[in-house]
Amino acid sequence: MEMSLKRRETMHRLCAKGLEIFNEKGYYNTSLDDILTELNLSKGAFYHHFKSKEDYFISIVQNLMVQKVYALLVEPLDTFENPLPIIVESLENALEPGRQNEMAYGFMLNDFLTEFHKRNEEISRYLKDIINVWEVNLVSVLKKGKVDGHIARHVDCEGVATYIIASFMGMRTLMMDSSNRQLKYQYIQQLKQYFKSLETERVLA
Amino acid sequence: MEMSLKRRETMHRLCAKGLEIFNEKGYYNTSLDDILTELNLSKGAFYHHFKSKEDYFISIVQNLMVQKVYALLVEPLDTFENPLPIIVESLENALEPGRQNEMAYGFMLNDFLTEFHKRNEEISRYLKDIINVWEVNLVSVLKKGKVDGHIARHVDCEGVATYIIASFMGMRTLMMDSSNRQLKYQYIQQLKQYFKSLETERVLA
DNA sequence: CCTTTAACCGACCCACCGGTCGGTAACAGA
DNA sequence: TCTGTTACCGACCGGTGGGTCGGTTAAAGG
Repeated sequence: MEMSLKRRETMHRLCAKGLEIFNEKGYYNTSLDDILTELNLSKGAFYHHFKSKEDYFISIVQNLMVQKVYALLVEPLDTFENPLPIIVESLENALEPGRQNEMAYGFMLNDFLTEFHKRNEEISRYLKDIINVWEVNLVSVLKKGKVDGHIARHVDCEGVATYIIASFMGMRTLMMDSSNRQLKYQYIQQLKQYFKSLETERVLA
Repeated sequence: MEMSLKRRETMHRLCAKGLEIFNEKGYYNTSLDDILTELNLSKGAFYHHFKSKEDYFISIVQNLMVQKVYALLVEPLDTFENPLPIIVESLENALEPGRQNEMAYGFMLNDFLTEFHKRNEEISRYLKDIINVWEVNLVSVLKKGKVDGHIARHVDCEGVATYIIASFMGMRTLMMDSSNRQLKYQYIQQLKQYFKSLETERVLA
């Protein structure tokens, strides 16, 4: 039962454009026709491929968002160096607009999580799963950093991961409008400041 | 042109219940009838007091949200002590559920800001104003702390304020469901850790 | 070719919701 | 007691948007 090429292509076009517009205007504020018009497709075409708007969005989450978050925030962590600068770099990079896509994939998570919170339990779960994957990987790389002597022994890795994620998510709310250059700089600076307090103390000569 | 007592009372009942339900289910996901049914009021009554749903929400923001945020996050800062523990305490307190009201007023801001972002410019502005007041007060108390010798001279107060607000906001996204006890604890611990790195270095004996 | 099935079209349905409007009840002041 | 005003009622309107369905086109397979 191979999916035909045509089918795959149309579904992918729908998902890609859907992510773009949902990200711009929000899920509930975007009608299917908003998306279909831009693709010159009809309601009929849509419901031939997806069984509902919800099903459609879940496809987007699983096919596009997961990969993007993974590529931007999880894979960069896979290194043997000191994890703290690596984490800073990955966050800095994730905040950079228009890198190859012009969407801030880390931010979307915050927006969508808030939007679906208490409105759609199922979609919320899928989104939370993504955060969980990120968190687990952060914790693991932090623990490795502890073993390798980059991070002080007293540090609570789970707590640090939570704090990193929270501050990153929260930046979205603040960066919503304009002047994001300054905000991003402030954020990265303070993050580094915070990370300094997690480092193993320099041994006195 | 005094507003009659009856009028004030009904308007206040509407605002209070509105805040409660909007906070629970979101603005766009709550119909006026959802609120009116609970108060045994009619559409007619509503439009006798407010000119639109938007106008109504703005009333809620200005009459209720502003005060609450002020009381929870701004007023506690007004002290002559070391500001850092004061800030921690205010955030800890703001995260405490069911203190006298069972709504986390700090959190609402994050939710509503996200919800109105790109959907209603005017309401977004009112909400951002609240954040701004908070930020300005944070910066001011941090600067005072610097003068008083509690905070190291190299610290960028604006950056710190941004970082505090971001992490606080972001906690909402993570605390959405269950297990908030643990998360709150982790957050406060890491915040303290971060603050330690802002303190004036202990003078060597 | 002819048949079958996948891809797609778009008119239509209906529930929901913000907002309107012509009323009624109650109360205050004269 | 009469009158005007304030508070409130609830049927109704109209736009919106998810989802349906009876089609048509086009490609694939025999």
